[in-house]
Amino acid sequence: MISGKKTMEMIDKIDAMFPDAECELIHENSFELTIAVLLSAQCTDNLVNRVTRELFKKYKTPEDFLAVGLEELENDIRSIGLFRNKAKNIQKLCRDLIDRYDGEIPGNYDDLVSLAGVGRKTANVVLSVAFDVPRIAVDTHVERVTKRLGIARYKDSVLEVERTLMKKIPAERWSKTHHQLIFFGRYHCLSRSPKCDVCPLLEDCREGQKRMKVKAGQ
DNA sequence: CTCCCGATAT
DNA sequence: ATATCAGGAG
Repeated sequence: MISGKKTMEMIDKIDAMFPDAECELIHENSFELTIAVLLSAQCTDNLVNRVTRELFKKYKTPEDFLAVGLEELENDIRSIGLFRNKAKNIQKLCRDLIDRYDGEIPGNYDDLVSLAGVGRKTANVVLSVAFDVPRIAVDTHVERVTKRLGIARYKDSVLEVERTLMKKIPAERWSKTHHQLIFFGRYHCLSRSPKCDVCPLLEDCREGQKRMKVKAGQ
């Protein structure tokens, strides 16, 4: 695994590539953000935004989501995939918000993960984006790029990846870096076909070096 | 660990 | 055709 200094050199290059990286899930408040992140599991941000644009016109409060039948909500989010679990979780979550949290999204980790459909990654995104609490949410992109770059080990769990990143990156940069790693993974270090040939980090990247050798030897 | 799942890119 | 997409619950 790579040193903290080397890690920050790579982080700085990614910072230069995506200086304006930010949350791309369209939302107007912490409630909409939480619903959007819940919906984003195994689905692209683009598709989530396409659905929530209509969804948030129809459903503005937890009460609105509980005012319709489960089947109607399922149909309203069907195109996102995993729609049965997500619809069920949204209604449970809204019920809990009303019963236990006065209808408001709580701003601390333990309360967030107690909500249906909200796990560690979703809670970290909500804390970071909606409440300005320093967190690093490790999603599929963050996990992939940090492992490729050698910042984390391939055998590491997402929790271990998160701890490693928090250890190597100063807390005041967690939020920004988190989004920059996602942009890097989403637009440059793609899962199927990473753009190693035009990557500013190629010389630093273990996976990139490996891939270039394979490419040269065929 | 498995299951949930439609849309999209390759 | 199939891998992948801002994961979480059982």
